[in-house]
Amino acid sequence: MDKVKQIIKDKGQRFTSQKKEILNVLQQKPQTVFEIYTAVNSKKNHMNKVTVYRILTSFLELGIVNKVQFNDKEARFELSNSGHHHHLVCEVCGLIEDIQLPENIFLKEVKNKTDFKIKSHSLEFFGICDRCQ
Amino acid sequence: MDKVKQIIKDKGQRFTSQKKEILNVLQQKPQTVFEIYTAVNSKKNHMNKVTVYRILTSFLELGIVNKVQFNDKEARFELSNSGHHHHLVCEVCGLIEDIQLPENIFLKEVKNKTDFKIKSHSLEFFGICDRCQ
DNA sequence: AGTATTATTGCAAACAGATTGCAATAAGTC
DNA sequence: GACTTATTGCAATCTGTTTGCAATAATACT
Ligand SMILES: [Mn+2]
Ligand SMILES: [Mn+2]
Ligand SMILES: [Zn+2]
Ligand SMILES: [Zn+2]
Repeated sequence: MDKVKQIIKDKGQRFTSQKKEILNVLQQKPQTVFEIYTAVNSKKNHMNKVTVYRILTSFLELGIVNKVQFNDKEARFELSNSGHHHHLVCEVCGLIEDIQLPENIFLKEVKNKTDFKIKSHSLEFFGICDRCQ
Repeated sequence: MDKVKQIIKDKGQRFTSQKKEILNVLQQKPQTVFEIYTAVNSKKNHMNKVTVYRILTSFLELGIVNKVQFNDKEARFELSNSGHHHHLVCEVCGLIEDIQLPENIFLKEVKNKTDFKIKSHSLEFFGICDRCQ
């Protein structure tokens, strides 16, 4: 949290109560704009949806959050402090689990097959979680 | 093409000139709704954008096309006759290349690490193509 | 070929998610 | 506490997608 605050202030931007609230909500799990908006407004204080969009866009530019896109569903935002990883998405209950993989197992394979210079990738799994089976 | 025609007629649906045109356009490469709309309208005959949406939705349900989502960009549609595969996307020129990988190299790894029953996955690579380097 | 049936199309309107302009507000500095 | 200016809230706008409905055209049947 203090680290995030520093990133914000280093850019001459302000650490507002709205930004604090959104950061708190994001601690839980990756969430859509709508979910974040709903969560911050469940409390007494009101926050405009436009503000949620603007803060998330700013966080994205500062590298504080990542945007994750699961197939055709709405994009989700998650704190980027946990580093690069992939996801398992339960198609029944919507649970999202992080997973870390030894990536060279397929990156090596890709290098063999193409001349593309790979910069990044996204790998997401869809299925049914333990509890929903 | 005749195979697609059969799929459509088997469902009691009609093989219209609009569907034919969209199928032709999709032969080239995976495209966004806007691109498809533009392509079919570049010729003399007009096709409404709503029609493009409706036909693509229908093709999706019939399994004639697949929807591919690259990060936060618009979804693209590609003919599904080539089977499951992944993509390399050039961040400079937008070129999309298909790539096939031996999937068990990472599916096995995932099974070891989680109780999720995996049904499907998406794996897309982003980088710079041969020509753009 | 002509007629009947009904899926499909085009057009206008509605909808949903995201963005923008601007005046009022409040975070940070002195 | 006063000053500067990034940020917020609100209304309006924009962009992508969906829906209702009457007109059209693909198919099946005489
Ligand atoms: Mn995650
Ligand atoms: Mn492809
Ligand atoms: Zn589940
Ligand atoms: Zn390229």
